[in-house]
Amino acid sequence: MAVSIYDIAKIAGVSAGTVSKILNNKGKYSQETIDNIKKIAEEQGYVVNQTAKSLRTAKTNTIGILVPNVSNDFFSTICMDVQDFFHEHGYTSYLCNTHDDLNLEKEYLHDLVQKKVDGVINVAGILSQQENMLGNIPVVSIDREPFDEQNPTLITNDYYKIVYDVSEHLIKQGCKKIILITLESFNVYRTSENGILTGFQDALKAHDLPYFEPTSIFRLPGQDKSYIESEILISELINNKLEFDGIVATGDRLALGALTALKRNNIDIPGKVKLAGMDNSLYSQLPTPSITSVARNTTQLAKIASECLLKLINKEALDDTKIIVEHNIIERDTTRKS
Amino acid sequence: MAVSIYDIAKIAGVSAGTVSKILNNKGKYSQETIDNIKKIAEEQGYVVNQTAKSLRTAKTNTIGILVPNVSNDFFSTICMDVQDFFHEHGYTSYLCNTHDDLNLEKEYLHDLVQKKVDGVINVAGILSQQENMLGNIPVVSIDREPFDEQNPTLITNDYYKIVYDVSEHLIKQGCKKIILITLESFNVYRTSENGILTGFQDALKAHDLPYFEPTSIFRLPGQDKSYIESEILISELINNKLEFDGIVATGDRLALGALTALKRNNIDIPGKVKLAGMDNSLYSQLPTPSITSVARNTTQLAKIASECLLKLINKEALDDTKIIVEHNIIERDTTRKS
DNA sequence: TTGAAAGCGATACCAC
DNA sequence: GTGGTATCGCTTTCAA
Repeated sequence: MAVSIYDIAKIAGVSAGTVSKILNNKGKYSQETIDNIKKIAEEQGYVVNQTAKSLRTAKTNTIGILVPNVSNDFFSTICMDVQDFFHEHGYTSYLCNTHDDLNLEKEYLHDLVQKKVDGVINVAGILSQQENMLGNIPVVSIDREPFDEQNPTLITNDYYKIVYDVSEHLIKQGCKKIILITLESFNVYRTSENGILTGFQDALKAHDLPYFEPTSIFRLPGQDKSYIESEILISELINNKLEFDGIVATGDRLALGALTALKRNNIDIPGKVKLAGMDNSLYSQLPTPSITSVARNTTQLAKIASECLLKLINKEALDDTKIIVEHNIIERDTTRKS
Repeated sequence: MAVSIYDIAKIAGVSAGTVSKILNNKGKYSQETIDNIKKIAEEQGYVVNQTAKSLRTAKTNTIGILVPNVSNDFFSTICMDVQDFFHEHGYTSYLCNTHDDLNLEKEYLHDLVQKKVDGVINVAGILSQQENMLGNIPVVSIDREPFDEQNPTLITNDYYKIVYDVSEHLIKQGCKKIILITLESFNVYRTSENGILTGFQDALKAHDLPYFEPTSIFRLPGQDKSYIESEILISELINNKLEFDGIVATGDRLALGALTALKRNNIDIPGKVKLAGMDNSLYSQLPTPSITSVARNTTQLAKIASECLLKLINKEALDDTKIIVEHNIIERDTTRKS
């Protein structure tokens, strides 16, 4: 058995309460006893038992992080940053991979409630309003629908503006017939489809370019690997002789699939067709030609979300319930002016 | 305040002990009371308080996962798999990013001890034998030096064989003068440098190829981004007219840097120089030409390590203290026969 | 089949 | 400055 404050108290000939307060730097004690207690604690290799402390104080100094899966670049960076932030503030972080599965998500939430986490960072929620499983545990969402009315805090990017900006970028590089590729699931998880579509349309409109419903926008099911679906789509478009000179993809994998199809058909990039993705991941950085993409500033997303959650944990009020993080277009080979 | 077993007991007119045992499916009770208790618990939205339970039972149902940083592909997949495995067995996982920093690592270990985790998966340890901070908490290491004598369990790949196999692969594809690029840190964290060097040398020897000390092996400091160091190195070798027709890199990033240098110097790949990396990450999959690499089977590493740790937690004995997971060479463009 | 009570390790209030 | 004691929510032994 590990040594407890009682053991220390016994050795020092004082009470447990004294030990507790001294080790927590509370109360007024003679320097002598303070030194003595600390020395004994050190010698005995004492470490607090957090389960006991938490039971008593109703504070665990833990948070939960919900992501679909950490193996994905975007989520893993956020996990790391959030975890780093909270470690600096004395918290340990539980990692939960929900795999976009509602049942799993519920199990994890249940776990976290049992474990009495002080707060939750949600980068995965599909549960949303259905049930309030978390009681009054504060939640901050990143890039996803907020959980419920009690926890509306959301840190995200402006999808409307991202798509608008990317589309406009292509237009400025000379594109006249642009198509948009996106995922159906985008809608489910982020309720941002609306912004995406209007962002695209508005950009075309602003530059007097035609928009053909339905042949300008393609929603992929996203059931298989998205880049494969995308590659197939673009291949078919080419076979069907659909004319286009620009592709906006709402994800780097989608963009990569498109790139593969274009290359396979020996279509000159960026000469004949220009292409842009989103997320600024390795999928856009590594291919040849490299793919223009949008950096969503995950560091900021994670930092701001963490700060917000910490405030909520400390019962501080937040100024805003929704915070938008800026994005940057990272220009690469696929949209160089031709 | 959340509802406790006492609240339920009061409502049902029974004792707390009864409620406890029924909710844990222990003891013998009349079906009537069982149903009643469960119904009330359900109605009241009861959830166990794990801090209390853990305090009493000295079991937290949590584990800690130590990695240098989850934002790295290799580690994030392992994290996910380990976490998934333990979730299925009723455990929640703490994520700790040590950033290869000894002090951070100590802080995390200290945290985990305080939080009374039942076990630890170590994919990060540089602490090794120095101090036994974890007491008798079981540890299983993946691809890293085991923590200490008490916890020797290690799941890893056979680096000697990996390098031997890759080198031999290049030889079979026609290479006659092969160089090896590796990182100095490889040695520190994995104590496998020896295996790497002899694997390389033995492969050359087995095929009667010359080995030139020191011009066949290059150790990079790995202080900057490793692919940049590697790119610089290869560029210099080319400038210095060092002749070679094959490169074995002990990491995909190193290989990518080499690839970049070769391409920049318009050297035909795989015609004039062949190249292979390690880890089978996006860094080898996405570039053009794609880079031959070695899949280290992270799924197996994670699975076996998790199973071992679970056994140790349950006080079961392990058959082996060191388990080697098979690797596979993934042949890609950079080593096609020319 | 059920209840009473002790105890896990810490905190905190109140008394001296 | 320091000690005594109740308490956090749960499990577990023993008795009834």
